[in-house]
Amino acid sequence: MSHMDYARLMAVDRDHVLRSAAALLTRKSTATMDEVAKSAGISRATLHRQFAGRDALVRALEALGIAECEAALDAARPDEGPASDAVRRLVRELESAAALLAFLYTENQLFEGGAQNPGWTRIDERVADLFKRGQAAGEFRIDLTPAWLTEALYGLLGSGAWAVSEGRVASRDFTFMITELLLGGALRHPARPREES
Amino acid sequence: MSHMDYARLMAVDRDHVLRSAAALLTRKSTATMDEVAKSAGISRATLHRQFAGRDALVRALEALGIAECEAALDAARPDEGPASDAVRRLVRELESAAALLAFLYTENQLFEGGAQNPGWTRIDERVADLFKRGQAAGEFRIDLTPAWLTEALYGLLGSGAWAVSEGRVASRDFTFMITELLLGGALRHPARPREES
DNA sequence: CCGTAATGAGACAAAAATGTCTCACATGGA
DNA sequence: TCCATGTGAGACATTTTTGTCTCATTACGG
Repeated sequence: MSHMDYARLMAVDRDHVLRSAAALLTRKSTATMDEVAKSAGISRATLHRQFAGRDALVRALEALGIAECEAALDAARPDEGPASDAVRRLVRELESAAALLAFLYTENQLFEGGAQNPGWTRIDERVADLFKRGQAAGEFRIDLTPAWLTEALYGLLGSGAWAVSEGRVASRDFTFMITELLLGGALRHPARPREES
Repeated sequence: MSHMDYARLMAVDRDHVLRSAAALLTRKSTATMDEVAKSAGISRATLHRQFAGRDALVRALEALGIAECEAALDAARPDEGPASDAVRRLVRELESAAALLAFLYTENQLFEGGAQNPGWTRIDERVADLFKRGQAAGEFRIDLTPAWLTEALYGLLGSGAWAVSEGRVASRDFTFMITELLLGGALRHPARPREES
């Protein structure tokens, strides 16, 4: 096995371990390293070889979450076309990372040591900028701040991921539910064609 | 000190401890009993006298959360007047319990032992019934299920509590932000008087 | 002033989790 | 086949957390 192949395989395993860990820790935040290892189908020794400890594991999860958010933002082209369409694209791109984000969102341990990872700041900015753009274009209402809309998006992503995992809503409705509630709200709006009977 | 007075004072202390614990555990889900005790300003011994262990503490938090939700639902009179007004009342009543709910919402450890507390089922039903009523009255759109609206409400409550605690939004805007986003969404709706310039 | 009762501080052992190590085994390339 | 490398299983000591205990102190009512 060459060095390159070795590095690639390690990366694949590492990603799988991280996703399993995220899925488990989202359900049980106090899970032990042994439980994390078992959930990923590996031994505690191997887990410990890849991540020095629980802290390193959480940091790696954070890095993965940041990377996925950045990738989703890039793929969603937040600066193109109507802001509402960009929001829809963004939610769709974030769907696969929603469970991971739900975990990281509640893992405030992350910036306990002073300041949070600057990656989140940047992501928050990019999302908030999208809402700002929508407000400037007259698409979005201006009495809800971009910061709040950003937080609300995170919260709804978490709720959506949770609702899907609990079987309360169908998986394929994920994007629809979140974007429709975030953009249109629960009220009927007769003036909008979408809600016309 | 009479028995009655004693019982009353214990209840007060107990409530304070529970709220401190909720505030801490929301920020750091892996906090130890010692940290919980310190955050409540009591010794570990006293904490252990009131709650046999970590599990008992979490159960007590759950019971408190259920009681607060039931009380909020009662106070909000979900069956009176327009459903949207009832939602506003409900969010306002739930504000003080939002941090606690945010913790319990992510503490899936609660129904790990088989089934979740029936109290939550009942609360979910009451909230969902409110949204159903709004749909039946033509107030709410019918393409978002009551179950999803209920989950979304929980998620937004959590995001709101978080945003306020982080200073991202003003505390007095809590109810407004949540109800406006939940009911009206981010889009401008020219037909609605509220958004007319 | 005197008891009652709860508390805080701390000692202590038991339990749980962690970090580190060895070793046998399997896998895949040379 | 032989070797290199990663892995799982498990032993082991260390650390952390927990549960239980005692005892001095404080607060409050009689």
